[in-house]
Order: sequence, then C-alpha cells, then structure tokens
Amino acid sequence: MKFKEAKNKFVQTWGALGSQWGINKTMAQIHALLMVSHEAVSMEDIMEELQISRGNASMNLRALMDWGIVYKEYKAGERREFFTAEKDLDELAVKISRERSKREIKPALKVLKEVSSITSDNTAEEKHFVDQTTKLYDFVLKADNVLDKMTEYKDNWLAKLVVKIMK
Amino acid sequence: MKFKEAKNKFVQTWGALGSQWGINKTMAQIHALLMVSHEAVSMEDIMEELQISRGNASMNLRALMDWGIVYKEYKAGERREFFTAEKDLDELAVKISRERSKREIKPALKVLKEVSSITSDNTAEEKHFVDQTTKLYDFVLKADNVLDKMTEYKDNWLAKLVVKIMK
DNA sequence: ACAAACTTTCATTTATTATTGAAAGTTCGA
DNA sequence: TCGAACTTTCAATAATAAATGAAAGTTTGT
Repeated sequence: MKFKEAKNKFVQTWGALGSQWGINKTMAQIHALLMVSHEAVSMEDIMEELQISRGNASMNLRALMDWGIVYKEYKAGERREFFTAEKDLDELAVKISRERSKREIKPALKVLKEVSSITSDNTAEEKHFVDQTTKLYDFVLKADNVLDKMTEYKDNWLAKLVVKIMK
Repeated sequence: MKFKEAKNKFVQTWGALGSQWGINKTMAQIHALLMVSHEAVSMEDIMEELQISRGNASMNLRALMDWGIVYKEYKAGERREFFTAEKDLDELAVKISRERSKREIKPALKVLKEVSSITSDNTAEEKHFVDQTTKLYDFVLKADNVLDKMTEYKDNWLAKLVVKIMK
C-alpha cells in the first residue's frame, strides 16, 4: 500500500468509526487528517483533501475546537489560520471522556435521579420501576466516577490501568 | 412526578442517549421500556406505548436480540411472543462492550495495522504517519484488552474496578 | 390441510441530519 | 478608512437513516 492510499483509508475508517459513535463523519475525518499530518493544515487544504465545502470545514473545525482536541495555529507572515490536532492519545482520550461526560452522562444522571425519586404507590410495577432506575443511577454514577478517576492520572493513564487491572 | 410521566421521561431520555452513541432511537427506547417493565411485554404493547409501527417494532426487537440484551419469552397458552430485557446491569454492560468491540473496534484495529505497515519513504510526512498510526494501534489494542479483561470479571465488575482504581 | 393468529420483510415514504454556498462578518496592512 | 484576504453564519438543499404498512411468511390448533 502506498502512503496516499493508506492515509485515505485511515481517514475514511476514522470517519466511519465516528459515525458509529455519534460523531459526524466529516468531523471525525478532519480530526483523522490532522492527527496524521506532521504540520498544521490550512482550511483550504482540508477542503481540498476531503472534498468538502468551506462552510462544512469551518463548522466542524469549530466543533473540534470546542471539544478541545484541535487547535488553531498562526504562522508568521501568513494571514490564514492553520489547524493541528491533539496528538497525545492519553490527552485525547481524557478530553473526549470529559466532554462526553459533561454533555451526555451528567444530564442523563440528572434525569435518572429525578425519575427514580417518584413517590410510588406500592404496585409491583411502580416498585420495579423505582428499583431499576435507582440501580441504573448508581451504576452510571459509578462508571462516570471511574472514568473521571482514570483520566485524572492523565499521563499514561491507560498503561497504568493495564498494570492495575491485569494482575 | 407521577409514574407514567416518569416512565415516559426515562424512555425518552434513554432514546436520546442512544442516538448520541450511535444507536437508533427506537431501539434504545424499546430497550428502556423493557428494562423498567416488571414483566414481559408483547409486541402489540410496545407498539402502543411507543406509538410505532409493527415493522419498526419487529426490526428493532430483532436487533436487540442480536445484541443479546433482549430475550423472547413464551407464555403458556399464549400464541404471541413476549419480550424482556437483560436487567442485570453488569451483564448488560458486558454484552454491549463485547458487541461493540467485535463490530467496531476489532475491524478498526485491522485497518490501523494495515495502514501503519506501509513501507515508508523516509520523508518526514510519511514517518509521522507511520509513527502516529502505530501509536494509535497500540493504544486502541490496549484499551480493547482492558475492556475485555474487565468484562471477564463479569460479576460486579464495575464495583471491583472501583476498588482497584480508587486506592 | 386449512385458516386464524401472529411475525417478518422490504419497497416506499418520511424524518433527521449533514452539507452547500452565497452573503455577512472580521481582521489586517497600507 | 478602505479593500483584500480570509472566516463564519445560516437558509436552502441534499444525503442518510429510520419508519411505515401491506404483502409474504410462519406457526399452531382443529
């Protein structure tokens, strides 16, 4: 396989993977492209390589920056902006975890707490509902805490986790 | 909040969460509904509660059964089929992890291995590509192994992980 | 072997989500 | 302060994904 082909395959695969995890394809592709670029890339070049419009590039770059995993860079004497991705994988995972926790898990926890707190008539049906949603709340809370704790290690957290868990 | 309202809110929330994680809304809603039902539910009742068509219900129940997190149940003297969800959360998490690993992570790993194995000319560009995709391969492989190891505990794995990790 | 009771399939339709591109906005140098 | 070079916004459009529903399929009791 030649470099260009490999790069393209990587970008496509990363994009498809993104879709399956609820991240829009172009966003994941831009991220992939920046991850494997050895130097910062202009919006123009991103548009060209991925064959996407200016608006699309702009919006998804903004989203990636909101996630904190892509950065703007300014080059001396250049008017236009360049972009780079976070390339440290531990850091990348930490940021993605934090964002998903904040955006999705925390709000879900809030709802779980609410719905598990209804004052139930004691029908079997309602008792089961309260019981099950309470368990779910506890479970998700615990999982969220674990994630948080793991990412606190920050540096090399996955490797450290491997050590802890394998023995 | 009344029971019916709480149940509905839970089902809606679970559905929305599903979407954000790449699982279709109805599939997640059916799963939510079954999770909090104290007894097996017929297809007719699912259609009624979620206001969906027969075809939709059938297809998503099939998908949930393929994931191994919803089961068919037969009641004595009843012609129609009833459905229940896996209610043990450890078991549920294990099954979801296994499936996502099999369907998404493993294939991605295959591609990462491929693209990181190109014979690079030694341009900085190509060297960086090989380096970065190799790192990514190692990272994803390690993460997948951790997931696997964790779910091997099966019983109460999250609680055990909490113990390991917090100290 | 038939028909009632039920489930599955899949071509068509509908809903959702992503993308485009042109206009508006911004920044910077002269 | 003007205008060139660039970026952002957002209404319109296109692409994708999900849902419908009627026909085909299956199972079971008689």
